[in-house]
Amino acid sequence: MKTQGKQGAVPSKPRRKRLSPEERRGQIVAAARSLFAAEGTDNVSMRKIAKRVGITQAAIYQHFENKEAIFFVIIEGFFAELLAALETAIAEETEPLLRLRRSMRAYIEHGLSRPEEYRLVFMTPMSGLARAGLAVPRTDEARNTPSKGSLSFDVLDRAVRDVALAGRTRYADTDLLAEAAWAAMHGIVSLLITHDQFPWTDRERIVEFQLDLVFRGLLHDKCPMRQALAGTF
Amino acid sequence: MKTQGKQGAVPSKPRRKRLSPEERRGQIVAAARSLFAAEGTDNVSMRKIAKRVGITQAAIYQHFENKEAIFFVIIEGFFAELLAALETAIAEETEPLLRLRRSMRAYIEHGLSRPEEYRLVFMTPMSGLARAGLAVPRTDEARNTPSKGSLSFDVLDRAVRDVALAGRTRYADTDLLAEAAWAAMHGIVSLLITHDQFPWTDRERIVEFQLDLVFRGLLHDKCPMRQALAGTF
DNA sequence: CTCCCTAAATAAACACTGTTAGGTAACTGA
DNA sequence: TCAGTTACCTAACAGTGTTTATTTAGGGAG
Repeated sequence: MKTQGKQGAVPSKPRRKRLSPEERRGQIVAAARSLFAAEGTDNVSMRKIAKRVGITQAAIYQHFENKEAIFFVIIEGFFAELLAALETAIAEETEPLLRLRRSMRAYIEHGLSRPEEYRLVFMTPMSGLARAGLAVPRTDEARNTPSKGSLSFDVLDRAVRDVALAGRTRYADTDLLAEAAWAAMHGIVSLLITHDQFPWTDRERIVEFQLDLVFRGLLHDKCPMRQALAGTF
Repeated sequence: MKTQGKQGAVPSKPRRKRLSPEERRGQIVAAARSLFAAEGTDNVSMRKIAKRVGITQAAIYQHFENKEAIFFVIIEGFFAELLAALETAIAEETEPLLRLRRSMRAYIEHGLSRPEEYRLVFMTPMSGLARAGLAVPRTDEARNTPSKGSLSFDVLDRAVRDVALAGRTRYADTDLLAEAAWAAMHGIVSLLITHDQFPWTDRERIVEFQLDLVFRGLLHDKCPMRQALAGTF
C-alpha cells in the first residue's frame, strides 16, 4: 500500500499467473524432487521450492497441508517405481532362486539410483514411511489399504517364500529369512549412500558378494544350485 | 535497566554463576547426550541444551564453535566406547573365527544400545563422521591421526584378516569381506532402529541369523567350523 | 584488602526455517 | 457484465543456528 499504483514499470509486484491445482501440485513435487537430488535431503526448504516454481512459500499451502505432505508424494513415487522394478524382475524369471536374486538386485539398484529419496524413505526419523505403510505391512489396517511400500515388501516376502516352498532353504521361518535379506540389502545401499567418501572396493563386486552372502545363508548346504548362484566368488 | 534494582525477589535477573570451561563443557555435552536419548536426534536445539544446563544459548559458543562441535564430542565418545567394546571382545577370545563373531556381536549390541547416537553417526548426512575419521580410514592423512572411528573399523578389518590368514575364507580380498561384514551388521542395526514399528521377529534371533549369514558367506565350504559357527539354524 | 583484567555469561539482533491469517485479484460460470 | 470461488500474495508468527557488543564474576597482582 505504498505510493506505486499500477504503473507496471516498478519491479515490485510480479503479476501472478493462476494455474490449475493439479498442474501446480505437479510443479511443486517436481521442484522438491529435483532439489532433493541436487542439494540433499536437508537443504530443501519451502522457500526454495516456491522460488523454483515461481510462487510464494505460502502459496504451497494451498496445495499441500505440510512439508511432510510433499515428501509423502515423493515417497509414494519412489515406492511405486520400486514396486514396478520388483515386479518386472519377477516377471522376467520363473526359477524361484534366480527370481529372488533378481528382485534383490532390483531393490539395490533402485536405492542406489535414487540416493536422496532412499535416504528420506529409510533413514529419516520422521519418516513418511510410517504413513506410507511399509512400517506396518503385516497389520490388518495396513493390509486393508495396501500402500506401494507394503506391496514392495510383500513381493520380496513372497519371493523368499517361494524359495522355501521349493524346499531349498535351510530354515523354515520365512519371515526371518525375508528380514535378513532386507537387512543385507539395506546394509550395502545405505552404507554406500551415507559413506560415499569411504574407499569402497568396486561397487558392483560388493553388491554381488552381498547377494552371495544372503544366498549361502538362505539355502541349505546340499542345495544343488548353491554353486550356480555363487557367481565368481 | 528497568526499575528493579537488586531486590532479589523479582525473578527477572537470575544471577550468573561462573564455571570452569571444562566443567561447563562437560555439562553441555551431558545435556546434549541425554536430550538425544530422550527426544531424538532432531529435537536437540541449542536453546534446549542451554536451558537444561541453566545458561543462555549464546553462552554455549564460548565452549563450542558449533552445534556440530558438540555432536562431534558425542560421536567421539560413541566411538571410544565402541572401540573399547570391540577390544574386550577380541581380548576374551583367541580363536580367529569366534573372535570375529564376538566382535560383530559387540558392534551390533553397541549400536542397538545407543540408537540415537548410532543414528547420528551412521545415518545423518552432515555427518560428523567424516571429521570423526571413519569415512576415510585408509587414506594417509587419516592414518596419521587415527580416530577412534577408524580404529574401530581397523579392529574389525584385522579380525577378518586373521580369519583369512588362517586359510578359512573362500575369498582372498579381505577388504571386500570386511565391507560385507560391516554392511550386514549395519543393515540389521539401522533397520531395527529406524523401523521400530515393524513387526520384527525376535530381535535376538535376527541378530544370530544375520551373523550366520555372514559366516556362511565368508568361509569356504569345507571349513570344519562351519557347523559349529552356525548356531541353532 | 583493593584493584584490575581476563573471559564466562548475557541481551539483542541477524538470517533462516515451517506455518498461519487476511487481503487481493485472476479466472469461471451466470 | 458481474458475482463467486480460490489461487496467490503480503505480513507476521514462533522457532532454529549464529554473531555482536556488553556486563560482570572471580582469580591474580599490588
